[in-house]
Amino acid sequence: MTVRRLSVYTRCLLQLEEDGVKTVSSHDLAERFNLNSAQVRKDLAYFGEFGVRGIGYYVAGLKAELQRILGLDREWPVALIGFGNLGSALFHYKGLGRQGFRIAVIFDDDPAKTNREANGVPIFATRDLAREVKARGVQIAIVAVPAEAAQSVADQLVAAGIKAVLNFAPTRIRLPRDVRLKDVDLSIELETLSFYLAKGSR
Amino acid sequence: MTVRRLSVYTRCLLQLEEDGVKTVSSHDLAERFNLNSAQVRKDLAYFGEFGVRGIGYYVAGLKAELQRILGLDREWPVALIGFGNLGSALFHYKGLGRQGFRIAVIFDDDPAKTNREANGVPIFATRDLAREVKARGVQIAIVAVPAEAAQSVADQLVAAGIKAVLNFAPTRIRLPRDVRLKDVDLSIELETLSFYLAKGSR
DNA sequence: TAGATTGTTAATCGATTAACAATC
DNA sequence: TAGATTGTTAATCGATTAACAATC
Repeated sequence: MTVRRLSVYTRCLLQLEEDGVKTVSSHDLAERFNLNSAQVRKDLAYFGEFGVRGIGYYVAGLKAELQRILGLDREWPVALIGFGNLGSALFHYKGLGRQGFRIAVIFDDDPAKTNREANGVPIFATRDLAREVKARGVQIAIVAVPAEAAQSVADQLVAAGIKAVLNFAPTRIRLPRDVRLKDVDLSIELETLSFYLAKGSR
Repeated sequence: MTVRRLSVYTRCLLQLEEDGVKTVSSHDLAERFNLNSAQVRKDLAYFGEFGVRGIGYYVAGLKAELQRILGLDREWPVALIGFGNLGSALFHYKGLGRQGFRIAVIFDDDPAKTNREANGVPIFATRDLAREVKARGVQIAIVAVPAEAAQSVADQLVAAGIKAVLNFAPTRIRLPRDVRLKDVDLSIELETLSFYLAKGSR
């Protein structure tokens, strides 16, 4: 929960830095996101004393601290599994690269797509997954395969030593407890919206 | 928060019904999702008395109730704005249709894509947005345009009477308070993952 | 010094869980 | 009736907010 907020703060600090703002108070930050200033201070203080009493937080310094905490002070090679519609969309999506996530290798089972490159990124058959993931020291994988294939892909990822999975397949996948899993489920997002619309007309 | 859980329960009930299970207890449901059975009962009781003491919940009946509460007892026409990589991926995504969401109209500004149909769904130029959205009584929109175009699209959607927006553009958009907004931000999802990986090695 | 703002403690609030009478 | 399970109240827990001494 706090981690999500750290991400949001970081993005805001990037913007402030661009705008040439040197310092920012917890009140300023809180206002931007409808949060309480005590909440902001507590979030930040949890990781260390980053502020200066009477002044606030130095934008550049705080940004660097938060990026370090979020692991954004380095580049993360990412494996993309599934290069269909969704996979290509994610691959071309600009948002990812900005914070240091770099798709380093792609896997797909369609022979027409494999053994070539997309913008310099090699595309392999899924059978090569373990070899290529290990060779590149990839720890994060994005799963964008059909639901039927998701669990099998997940098992192979675990066997290859992957430590975190962002899952777009519309199905539950089971992973060992020490592998982080994040599901992106479009239906759930839409259902929260339709709930409120339906409620309005009840 | 509860709404998300209702979605999850509903999906589980669909599965149970397929499997021929007639009744389910709060304990059964709780176990499946690492929740507390009191939590499940409270979530459900909030909307009415759906259970039977000594028995549990009738799967078919509870499913129908939850679908009604979530607004899934009807079809929702959805407008998709942006038919690039991401837009096409979403369009072909099987998950959406299953719960009654149907992409009824697509908008894009590339003349090569407009004034034709994709699987029977018409594609219009964005300038026709208000007209076509109103004609179809569409209340939900999925925004899959580049960040630069997102706010302008959002404004047009509001003007056309849209009541809920699922935003994939990697930027904040501002909407009137009575329009529901849900952001799907890939970077934030990845950052929560890299946070835990970085923490592990700290 | 006076004003501003932090970090942190104590108070509040809301959400989760335990417990149990009601009842199928 | 005995066993099971609900709906709900009371207890617990955790997260948010208010307040303020510390201090720039």
